Amino acid sequence: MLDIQLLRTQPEEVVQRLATRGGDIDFAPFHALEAERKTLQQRTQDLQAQRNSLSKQIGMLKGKGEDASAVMAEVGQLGDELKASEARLSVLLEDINRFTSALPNLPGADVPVGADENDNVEIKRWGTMPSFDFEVKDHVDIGAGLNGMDFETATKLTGSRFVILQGPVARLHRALAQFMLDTHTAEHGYTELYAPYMVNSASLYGTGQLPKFAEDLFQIPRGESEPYYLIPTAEVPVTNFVRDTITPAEQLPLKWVCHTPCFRSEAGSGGRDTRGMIRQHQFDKVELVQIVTPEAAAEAHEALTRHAETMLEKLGLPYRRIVLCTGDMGFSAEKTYDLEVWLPAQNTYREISSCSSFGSFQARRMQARFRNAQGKPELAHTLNGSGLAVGRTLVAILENYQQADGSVRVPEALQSYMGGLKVISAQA
RNA sequence: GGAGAGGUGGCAGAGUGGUCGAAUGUACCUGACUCGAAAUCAGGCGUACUGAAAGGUACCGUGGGUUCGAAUCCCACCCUCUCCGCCA
Repeated sequence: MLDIQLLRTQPEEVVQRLATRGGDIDFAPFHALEAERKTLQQRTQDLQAQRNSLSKQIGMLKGKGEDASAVMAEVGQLGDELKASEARLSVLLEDINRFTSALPNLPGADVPVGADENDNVEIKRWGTMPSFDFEVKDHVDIGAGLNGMDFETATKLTGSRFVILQGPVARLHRALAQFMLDTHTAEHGYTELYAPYMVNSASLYGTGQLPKFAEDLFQIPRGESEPYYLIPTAEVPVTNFVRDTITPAEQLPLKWVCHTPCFRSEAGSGGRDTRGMIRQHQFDKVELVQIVTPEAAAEAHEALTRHAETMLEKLGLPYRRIVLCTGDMGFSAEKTYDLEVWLPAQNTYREISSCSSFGSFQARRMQARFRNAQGKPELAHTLNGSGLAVGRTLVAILENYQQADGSVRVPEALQSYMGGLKVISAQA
């Protein structure tokens, strides 16, 4: 959520900066609501003040055993107008809140302006693309050849966009998550977290998935009670750790790493990436989250992105880093780096990590604060990034480390997690 | 799932219709005392909105209701704790 003060005092600037994200936002209704709110709020509070002071008088008179009927008659006359003002005001405030909570974050000043992914800017490339003297297979064929990847059975069990991994391939998947968790805790200073895979709507509101993106979520009905939702990313439970809390400044930065499955309905992506593990309803991800002071946020974003990149480097997977342009960024983000891993079978780079800084956008929704040097509560800044998406990393390893006979070499960093196994072959 | 108790300021804990945004204790901050500290004493010490300021308004789990007036009464919901049952 944007600072409503900013909307009131510098509406033109807000409109201009939001326009760079594409899609016009009509601010006329907001200004109309605000104008009415201002006078009505004043009037309402004025009436409330009158009522309070007259009621106090009644209390004093009655306390002394005197007759209060004259004052009671007077306060009774306020009743109707007060009730009407209060009711109208609460409708107004709700409308204003609905409007503001649907506004995306302001893009950072250093974010390239652009319309869509074609305007994203490549920042760096790392690694050497593997060259093959045989026909390159994609991860679906490699996985099938290894008897390690089965989409048909998963579809029978549940439906499309699910997978079963088996044998050494399943183990490789597990090894990746372990390796990532170990590296981030031991070398990058993160604290490991185990967190709920279902959350309530308040948590989803806090990180910005609700109210706008409900159709991307799987919902768990609970009869009369509010539904729960399967998490679309560990960002939700982990960031909401600090919802409605004031963290002592000396405890910042908070750095958490959390491995969870993620569940996305992929509504609206019908027909895209239907083959293979690239786009599933369920996938594992190791997520990095930081809660920091505003001064530390920019540097933390660079560091967090490096933490994610380090995983790709340790695994020997070629990648590039791009900065998303204003039109391609997510709703809550102020600035986003995507890491894209090289996939030989597709002859292209594919997103494997997204590292974003959110400014105070999420913190304002969550009321996540810290006590600043003046001892006053101040909104924290939040950041997160994948470090990495486990399923896609598995895909990248299968494709980049494939050999002519259909076997796949195990990257050195993972061998100790695989019981010393150096090559996954069909017979294994 | 059954029965009971309870949700108040950083923490503890009073407050069952009226000068209550809220006693008291504790923690914290400032000052005095001290060479310094402890102890003691005095003062301060929630959040948000609004206002130049004085001040005003809202907030006692959440949402409704009753009333001139609600932390206090009524209804619904959420959560916590205790006991019983069940269970990985």
